[in-house]
Amino acid sequence: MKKLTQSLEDYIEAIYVINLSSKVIRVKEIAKFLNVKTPSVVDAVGRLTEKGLVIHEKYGYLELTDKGYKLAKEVNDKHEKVYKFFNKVLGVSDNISKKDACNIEHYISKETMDRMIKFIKFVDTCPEGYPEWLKNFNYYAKHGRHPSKCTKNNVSK
Amino acid sequence: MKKLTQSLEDYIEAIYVINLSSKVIRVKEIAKFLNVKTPSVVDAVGRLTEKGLVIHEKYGYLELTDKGYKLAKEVNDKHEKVYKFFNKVLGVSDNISKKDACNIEHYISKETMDRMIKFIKFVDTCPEGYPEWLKNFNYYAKHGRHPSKCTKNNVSK
DNA sequence: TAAAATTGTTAGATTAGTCTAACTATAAAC
DNA sequence: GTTTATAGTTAGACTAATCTAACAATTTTA
Repeated sequence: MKKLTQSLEDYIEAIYVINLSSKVIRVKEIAKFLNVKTPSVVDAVGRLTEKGLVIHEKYGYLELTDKGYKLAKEVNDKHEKVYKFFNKVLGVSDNISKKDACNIEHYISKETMDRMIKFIKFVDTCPEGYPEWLKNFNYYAKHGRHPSKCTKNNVSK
Repeated sequence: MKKLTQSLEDYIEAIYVINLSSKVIRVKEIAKFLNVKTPSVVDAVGRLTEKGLVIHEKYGYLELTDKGYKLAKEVNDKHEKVYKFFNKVLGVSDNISKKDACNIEHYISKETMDRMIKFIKFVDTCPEGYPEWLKNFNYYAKHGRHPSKCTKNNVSK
């Protein structure tokens, strides 16, 4: 199966996300979610239907096929991981992390994704808790210089 | 001035990069660089010319205007930083770092870019040299677990 | 249950980006 | 200095993604 375009990935992810909080999916909700007009949604849904990713009863509800669900989940997982990496590791603000994750999720290769995920896990499972070096990075980002001593494991409190 | 599209950013960056190693820029070289056909280049160059970013003598050479040069350099700098972050910090392979940087450079916001740059600098200027924690991350990425002791600053050799 | 409101669809236009094929200008080689 | 090769351009087609405006189906409500 050919890769989806960025746009179609956005649509299928939107359907997935909407479906998390409501059992019923409508053209209008997708339009609202993605800030587009309904004809654009109808168009996109048509293309997703052709690919066997979505079932759409005319004038009725939409649902993801199994294949569509799987794909949508993959896209959304990527999104979540990139968001988390930007926000929790790099310390980017919530809004911008979301926005950037949303944009770049379509373009990150498996290998890079894999390293990001490992990085997040590396931080989350650090034996010393929130890692000293990450505290140091936040200090560095704020003050433009390393904290006075960082050759020893100096916990400040 | 309106932001360039991804595609136009690629074209203007290509011109900039080609220009680094050769004084003369031709339609054909751009086409080769970006893996597109010459009519696509002509088309794109036309749009860049309209925006006052490029000067193109018909059937002749191309050059960047001052404005074009400035913009192209910004795009390329972003590219370089993202590449370096993926490659040097995350440890992504050379090829994939390049490919991913090339794709996502168009979508990263200033804030995220800023944090990435700071992260690279944080690593590069670490008082202990190549940071212990980054060694630990590489170990973690390879073996799936943290090295046996990392609560002390244990230099292994 | 008929009118009104909401939601969904279709048709047609527009922009961007790409291509192939045909053509034209310039440069190189003889 | 013609011919030939190379490089650049134009025309026309195609795909994807969006929109507005007009229309159709469904649902709500009075």
